[in-house]
Amino acid sequence: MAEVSKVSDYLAAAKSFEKKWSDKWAKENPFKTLGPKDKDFDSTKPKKVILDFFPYPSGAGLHIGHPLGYTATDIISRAYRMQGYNVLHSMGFDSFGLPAEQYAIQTGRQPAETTDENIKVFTRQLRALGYDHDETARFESSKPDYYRWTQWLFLKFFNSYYNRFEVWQDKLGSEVIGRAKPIEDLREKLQSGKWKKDQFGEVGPAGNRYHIDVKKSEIEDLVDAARLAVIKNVDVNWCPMLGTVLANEEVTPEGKSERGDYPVYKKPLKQWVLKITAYADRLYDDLKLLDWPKGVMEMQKEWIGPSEGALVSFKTADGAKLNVYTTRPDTLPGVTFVAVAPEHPLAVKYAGEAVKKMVSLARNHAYEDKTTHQGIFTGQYVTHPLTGKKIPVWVGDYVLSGYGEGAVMGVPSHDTRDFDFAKKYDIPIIPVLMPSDEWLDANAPKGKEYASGKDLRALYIKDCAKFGTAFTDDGIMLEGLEGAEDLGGLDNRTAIRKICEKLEALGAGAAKKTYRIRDWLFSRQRYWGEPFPIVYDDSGKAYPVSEADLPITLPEVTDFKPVTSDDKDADPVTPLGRVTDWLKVKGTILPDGSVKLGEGKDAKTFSRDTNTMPNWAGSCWYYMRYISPNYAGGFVDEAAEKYWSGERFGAKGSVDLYVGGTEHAVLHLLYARFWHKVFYDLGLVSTPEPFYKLFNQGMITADAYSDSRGFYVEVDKVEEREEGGVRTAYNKETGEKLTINPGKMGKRYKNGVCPEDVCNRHSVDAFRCHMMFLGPLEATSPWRETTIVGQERFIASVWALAHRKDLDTSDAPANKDIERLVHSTIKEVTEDIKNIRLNTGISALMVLTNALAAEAKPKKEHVEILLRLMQPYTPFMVEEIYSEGKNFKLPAGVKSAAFLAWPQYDEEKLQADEVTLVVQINGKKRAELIVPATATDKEIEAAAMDNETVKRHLEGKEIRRILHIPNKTCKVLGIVVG
RNA sequence: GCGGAUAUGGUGGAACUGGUAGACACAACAGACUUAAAAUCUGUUGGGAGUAAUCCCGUGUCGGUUCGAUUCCGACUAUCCGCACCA
Repeated sequence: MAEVSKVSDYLAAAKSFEKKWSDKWAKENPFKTLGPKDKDFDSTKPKKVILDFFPYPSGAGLHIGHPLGYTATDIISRAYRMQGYNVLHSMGFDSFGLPAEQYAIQTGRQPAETTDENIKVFTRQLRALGYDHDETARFESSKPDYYRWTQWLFLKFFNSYYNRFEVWQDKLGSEVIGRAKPIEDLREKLQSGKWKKDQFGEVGPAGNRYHIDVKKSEIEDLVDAARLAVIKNVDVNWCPMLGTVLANEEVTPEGKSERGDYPVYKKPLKQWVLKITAYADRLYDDLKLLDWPKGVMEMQKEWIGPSEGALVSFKTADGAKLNVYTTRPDTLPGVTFVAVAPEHPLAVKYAGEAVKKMVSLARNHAYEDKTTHQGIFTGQYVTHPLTGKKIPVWVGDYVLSGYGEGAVMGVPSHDTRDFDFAKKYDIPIIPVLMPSDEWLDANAPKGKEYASGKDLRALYIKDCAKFGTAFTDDGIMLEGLEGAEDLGGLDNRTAIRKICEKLEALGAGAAKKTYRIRDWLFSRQRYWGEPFPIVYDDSGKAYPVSEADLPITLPEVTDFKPVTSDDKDADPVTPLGRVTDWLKVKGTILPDGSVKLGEGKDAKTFSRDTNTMPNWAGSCWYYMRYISPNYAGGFVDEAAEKYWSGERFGAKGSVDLYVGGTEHAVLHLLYARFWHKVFYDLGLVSTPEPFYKLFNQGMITADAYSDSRGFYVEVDKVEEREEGGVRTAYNKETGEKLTINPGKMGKRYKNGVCPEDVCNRHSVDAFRCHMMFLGPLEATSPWRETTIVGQERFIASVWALAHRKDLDTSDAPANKDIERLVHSTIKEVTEDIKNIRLNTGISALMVLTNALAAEAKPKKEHVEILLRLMQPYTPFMVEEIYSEGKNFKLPAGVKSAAFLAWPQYDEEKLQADEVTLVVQINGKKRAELIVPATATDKEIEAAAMDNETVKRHLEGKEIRRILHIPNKTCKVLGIVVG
């Protein structure tokens, strides 16, 4: 054997050429994304936009989860490029936000400084892994060149409102109800009287419901309130330990901050809010346009949480209205109390002190036991809209203030919570619906009276409380219900409709759709974020800064720390509020209502907004910036956006493939969809959705090792051995036997894996293949470095194969079996790229490699096909082989192996002369023989019947049926006997 | 409680629309080369019976549909993830 060790030869070579190529690629940027304005751009080619989640550059550098997804997208984009697509695959950095700021605080340095440093490390690591990113698109969301456009886009929200009455045709030809429009459009509608108010103060097209004239003096207030970005007094999630408020999405179910796990308190504050609720229906419905994992779709649907129901008004003693929201208006005749949330004005007014403790409990998510409800009677009564009866008003801690109207109608007979509450406080229980017989049987109390054969229905009507719980399913309306005498015998779904009609006629309610999603709290009291492009005059009125003044740069300060405390009653203080020389600014109001900053003859003094935007802001539109990363004329170059969004193909989403973990299922993915839809409505982007296909990569788990005291031991201090077939771990230093704990990777488990180190030990190409070979990309797979030797051997075999001096370059016809394998491999690898099954793609390449290596004289053209198929997986090795110019050379005009043409397979060559025939008798495989591929059904049957084993199994049996079963790889004959 | 996902050899995993279960790889074992080891190459490797041909069992559990089920249906178990008083 000429080579002493294929693997060590290859590794020695890889060490130098991998560095050489990554340096060269970084310098020459061969993967620059071009657009319609560039002269070398071929806009007739189809496009693929492949996107990775926007990484936050942490101080720890890349962790193992990053290269899992990034390598997959890199392989896919390299393959599509070879297949003749224009490919956009870039990576910038999400560098603003809480984590970056926390890191700076912990290291006692400036966030701008630490962020720069971290990005240098990330960039180095990304380059080392050979990714085909555009070097000019490594923008950072914390740089003014970028956030200038984040601020510009924010102003679009500020200068728009949602016209929920507009019906329009979108680019897909679908009818859409509701659209964001310039705020000027609303002002005009109100000034001209085309829009009026309704009794609730809501505005809409003049007609029956909207008939109240809008006074001139009201117009500006209505306009301001209608903006998609608005300053509102809202109940916020205040986290004093972080010194900031948080979005609902950033608070865990336990009432802690997602980041840091600090307590979060409810507090009313004036804050920026983006009206995501206006888009609730479209965000929900348009999920059906997308190719997303089912789980993420379900999570978004649950988060949006639409529910169909009705608003019902009860009259209070002083003639005011107490509104409740219900999904079951059919049960209205069974209302025996009304419960309001502890924060409800009525509760505060009539239950005073007693309610305070309850309020603080409710606000702070501090229920110990969710099953025992506390209630306080307010002493007040309201009038039932159907029966006119007096209904007591209670304060109930189980009523949520933020949902619906913060008040519910109590129907103990048909709601379990109301039932428990009524039992506890001795409130009457009136049945409305007749349950099914099964339910009655199952829930009937024990005792003679309720024995089988008794009339349970009559007993239920007599005293439904005896049945121990509420009947919450659909049922039939009882006869003779007070206020609903005409509905007896109807199914309750019909009754819902009739009752809604009745309520509307009485002016005591109407059908209404409610959502669980709340408006998006958009300000943070932190330093490291985008400043708002907003200034205030002396009266506190907000003005947008003129576009020419953007960006509003974040002032450089020495003391950027938030004011944190463990006092939940502390008020938020913004770090920017301390920057006294920045706070006040001169400016002039322009005709369009914006403020041009700077001295001038009519200049007045304004004060700046001292909040910053949340870290989600930058990631809401970064995928657009990749299209034209350095474009100064707008957030995206319009012509380039049209091409890359796939508008001409009727694309539903701009990004063709988006790969990342599930951690952003509702946060980023919902926010970005919302922004995109607003921009779509305003004509700024060409597709209704940002991300057409979403793919969730799995998690990589790892074993952690703990000693007898329960302390974790660093992985590199551990040695694993095989003892009697059992994996056993020892501490290399002390020799102590350790416990193996499978689970998540993390600092605290001391089992993190640094991708860079693995690459240094095994080569980047082997690391890339190893990541992909762990299992299907979507699955959770355990990390094990030892098995990477399989990839090293595989790549080294290809390397050796490509360097053989005896490759067959003649025109002699190839061995048919090898030729067939070559073509089936092309097919398999191509399909695996399309279906994101990169693990089986590697298997196929291994099979071909093994077969070629076993040939006495492999054909050069076959090795070349193998190399081209491997380029996406092992770009370094393939680039090196082609650049050596020995066996393989790049064609003229092709600068890199990444731009070689993808091999095509020939359907004819996939056919074999002889195929396996599998004979099944009653579905069981009984024989396997070889028959000519051209054999007719008759010949196949004859061959099968001639087989000894088959004969034996058929002996004395009657053949009932013969089946020729289609199969891709062999022929299957099914014989059914009786 | 509700929703989603997963379950296949010693291990990671293949098997596309119901048709050869275990591709590919790791580990293990045996052999070749070597003074020896490593590396490399060759072979074996789901369990069981049999000299063999061959046969039986086998894809979390129980049942169903079918000539035939890892795949479809029903019930259940375990694990992971998300949501959880939303009226």
